Formats: sequence, C-alpha cells, structure tokens
Amino acid sequence: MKKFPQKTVTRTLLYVRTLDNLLEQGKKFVSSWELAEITDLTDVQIRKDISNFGRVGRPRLGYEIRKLKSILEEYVLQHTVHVVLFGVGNLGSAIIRYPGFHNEKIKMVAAFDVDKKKVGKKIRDVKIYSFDEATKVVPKTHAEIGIIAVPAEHSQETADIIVASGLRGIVNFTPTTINVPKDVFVKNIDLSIEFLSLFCDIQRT
Amino acid sequence: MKKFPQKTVTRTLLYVRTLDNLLEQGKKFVSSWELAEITDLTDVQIRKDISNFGRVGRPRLGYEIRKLKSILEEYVLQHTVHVVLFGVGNLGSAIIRYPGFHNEKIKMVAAFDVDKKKVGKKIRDVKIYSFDEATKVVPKTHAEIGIIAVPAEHSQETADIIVASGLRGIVNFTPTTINVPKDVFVKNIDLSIEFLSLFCDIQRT
DNA sequence: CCTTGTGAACGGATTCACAGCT
DNA sequence: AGCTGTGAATCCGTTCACAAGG
Repeated sequence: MKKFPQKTVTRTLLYVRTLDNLLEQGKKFVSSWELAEITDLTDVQIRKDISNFGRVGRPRLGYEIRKLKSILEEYVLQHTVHVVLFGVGNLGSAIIRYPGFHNEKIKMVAAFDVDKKKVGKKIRDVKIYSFDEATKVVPKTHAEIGIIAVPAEHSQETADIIVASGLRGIVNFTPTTINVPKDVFVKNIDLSIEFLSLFCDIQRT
Repeated sequence: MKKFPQKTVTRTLLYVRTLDNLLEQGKKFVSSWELAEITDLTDVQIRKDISNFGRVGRPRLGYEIRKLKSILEEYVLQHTVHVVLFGVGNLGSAIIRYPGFHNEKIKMVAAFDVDKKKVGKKIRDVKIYSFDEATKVVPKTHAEIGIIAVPAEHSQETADIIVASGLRGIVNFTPTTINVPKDVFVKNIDLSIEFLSLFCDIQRT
C-alpha cells in the first residue's frame, strides 16, 4: 500500500464521486478531458493522478468507468469508515442527519452529549450516550474518527476524551486549535475562516 | 491592496483568530515561536507571513498582539462579510444558528427555501424568503456570498439563482460540482471527502 | 489520428541559514 | 543573548512537451 500526498488523495476521492455520478447516468467510458471539465482540474493532472495506480486507460477510448472506480477505491476506500459524534447541538444533529453519513462508505455509529435529557434518545438510528460512557462505548463501535461539534470552550476536553477512547482521527468543527498526541490526525473545519478567505478572493479581483 | 496567495490568506485569518484568543487571555506580546506552538505551523513560516505586512515585530519582545492583529485585519478583513443561505433544512438551520455567523466579522442577512411553510418565518433574526424572491431580495441585503445547503440534486439550479442575484462568491455544501461563470468564486465543502481523506491519513501510518 | 502515459522543466511555497536589531 | 527579518536553497506539485499505443 503506497503512500500518496494528501492532495492526490483528495482529488482521487473526488474522482470516485464523479465516476459514481457518471455510472448513474449510464456512461461506460470517460476521457481525462471530460473528467477535467467536470472537476475543474486539468486533463494532465488527472492522467498523472491515475497513472499512480497503474496503466488503466485505453488510448482512443479513455477510461472504463467501472474499472477505474474500483481501482481508485482500492487505494482510498478499502472499507467503510465509522465515525462517532461528540456534541448533539444544532450542528451535531445536522451532521447526524447528513445523508452522506449513512451509506456504505461512511457510517455514523454513536453520538455523545453532556445533556442528560438527550442521552438515551436516538436520531436517525444513532443512539446518544453520555460523555462519561465514551471510553467504554467507543471501542465497541469500531469507530475510527471522532467529530467535535461541542461549544468552542469545551473543544480541548472533548479532544482528550476522543484520544482516551482510542480514536486516531478527529474532525474539529470548533474555531479552536486542539492539542493531541502526534499520532492522532486532526482536520479542522473552521467555517468562519472558509467564508472570510472566500471573501478575500472576491475582493482582490 | 496587495494580493497574497490563498494559503497565506488562510493562515493570516488563523493568526487573527489566535490573536483574538490571546487578547482575551490578557496577553500583550507573543513570539513567533508561541504562535507556531498554537497553530501547528513553524515559527519561520509565521515570520515570513507577517513580514508581508511590514516590519511589525520587535526583537527580544515578539509581536504586540493588539497592533499585529489590527495590521493583519487591515489586509484580510476590511469590513463585515454578508452572507445569504439557500436551503433551510437540517444543515441550513444549523448554519443559521452557528455562532460564528452573528458577529462583527460575518453576518447572515437572509435565507431562502422552496418550502412555503418555512417562508415568512425567522430563525435567529434571519428572515426566510421564497426562492423566487432571491433576485429581488439579495441585492437589497448587500450580501457578498451565497451558501448552497439544498439537496444535491438541486445544487446547479440554486447556483444559477445565486449568480443571477449578482453574488460573486458561493460556498457549496453539496457533494456536486457546480458550473458558474469564471468571475464567480466557489468553495466546495464536501464533508464525505473530508472524512474519507482523514481516514486515508490514519491508515497509511 | 486521438487519447493515455510520463520524464523533464517550471513555479510557487516552505525551510534553511544567517544578518540585523535591541 | 534572544528574538525578528530575509535572501538563498530546497522541496513538492503542476504543467509542458512529447513518446506510446490501439
């Protein structure tokens, strides 16, 4: 299992998503140029990326979609990802209900909240537990990733619980930087920064 | 007003956020090394970035937080960003209620939904209009950015409405690629891809 | 021919190494 | 000494130009 740069991985996942759509449309073959149109990348970029995975295209015809998809998935999507959620507030509940988290690729398997009134309830088949139960419950779920969707001031303690539960991946939706051991991977999604940076793009034109 | 690479802009916004927090903690000065610790970047990177904005640090003392913050904000945050939301479903309502969208930096000014039952209601002081009203209402709000939080199959038509309303920035939360004129900036936030790419990071260690 | 595949050239961003300041 | 500031060097990713193949 070779290692690829993050950028390549992200693009590859985008290709898989795109190929899924093309399959639904009943297409059989696709050229790097068509993929480039859809994904807003260049055709060379796409061929370079795909060439990482071997010679899979056919000159004159392009790529056989089903075959390409299965090859790419072999590298970036061996099996379902299981995630658990910490913080069932506005954002948390929306994440639980997000359609992308209930398919064969990603599955939400448990949620945690400090509010005793929420504990024991279910949203979309996802059961809500108390924070204290995390270190006991999480290992049983075989989860790999924890989501932080609590108020910003509790992000660090939540991160500590996630690490203590044995998870090695964290998606942090709070506008804070959390401290974790270096073998734990963190992805920060700060909506404010996303919006403000887009605004900068607009202005400097 | 000089132009900086996106990466620099994103980091600069992160510095501003961090400096805000440090100010709240009552700190007056900060060194590039301390900032590096907090933000998980290198001290040189931080000094390079800051040097874009002039000589603002003081050897031996570091940076005066209040001063540095105001200098950085001058470049990346001249005035409040106004956003409008399309699609008041689970995700949409969570975004309206997101605390980061009701301060002096970002303000949500209107929301749109096709569901007539929602039209006319308010969430958190944000009024909900019908999709048809967008081209009339949006210009009055002085919004700069539109958010797509509708079901994936309606992303393109929503994008068309946003463009027709005169907005030049789009944040797209659907797992689709939208087509827009080339002077319109799009930021795609595909939660599934974020999670899957994090999962790849974890696995290849 | 038309499209994939790829070594080489290029460019931009990060890091290094050190000069400058107090 | 201890920090900031910065030209030079390095690294990584993208693009170019062209070879390969049905």
